[in-house]
Amino acid sequence: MEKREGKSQVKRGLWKPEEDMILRSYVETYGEGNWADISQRSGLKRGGKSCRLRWKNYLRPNIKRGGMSPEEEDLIIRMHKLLGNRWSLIAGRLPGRTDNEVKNYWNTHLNKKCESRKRKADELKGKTQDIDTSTKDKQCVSQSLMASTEVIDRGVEEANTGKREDSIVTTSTWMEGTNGFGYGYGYGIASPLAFSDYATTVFDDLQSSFAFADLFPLL
DNA sequence: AAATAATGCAACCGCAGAGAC
DNA sequence: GGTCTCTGCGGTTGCATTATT
Repeated sequence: MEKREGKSQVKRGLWKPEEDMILRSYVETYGEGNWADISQRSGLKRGGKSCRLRWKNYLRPNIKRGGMSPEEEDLIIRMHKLLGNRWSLIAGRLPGRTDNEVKNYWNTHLNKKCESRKRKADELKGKTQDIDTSTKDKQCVSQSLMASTEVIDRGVEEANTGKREDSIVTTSTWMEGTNGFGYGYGYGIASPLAFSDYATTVFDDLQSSFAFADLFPLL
């Protein structure tokens, strides 16, 4: 199989425009698939895998190039929280984006961003651990907690009443999932964190809590 | 202007799952 | 049930470009 693609004969490295043209016309003639036969049929000196990747990531119609919009960025962050490194699943929710692109974008931009956010949150947590939380914070957290409860309750109700027929998630697994992902509000509902712990995470994640509920049918 | 370091992204690699035989 | 082949996925590498010294 792959091993058949002898390293000596197979061309590697960046694709040239003329190679793209050949690949494009091959797919137009024979359709997607049968990548293993491509070097015989098209004359391209590329391996099947390489052709498949080139087509999928760059030549396929409706590929969106250029920077990510803030909406896309936000969705990637939220989906990554939810799914982890399941790049193809995440990319599936971003029309025109490929798993490779999403993965690269995460590794080069968002990973750093999220790490620095987490660092800030940890610093804040250190500061708030031993001091009494201000009245204002208490109010904010209280509001956030209520909002989160509402979101969860709504999701649970919709699942139970069959309003979300496409969801395969039950009340209990959803709660379990919430805990599993370690969301502040998830813990807040199921087994409340210490007040200061909750306060450090709730604002970053509150926005996501609504999105999480929106993503409910995907699970 | 040249050298070096950092960054971003295209492409490759190894592995696993699915289907055909 | 075992083997072979194809396909897709996630992790990693290599290189071109850009920034910094």
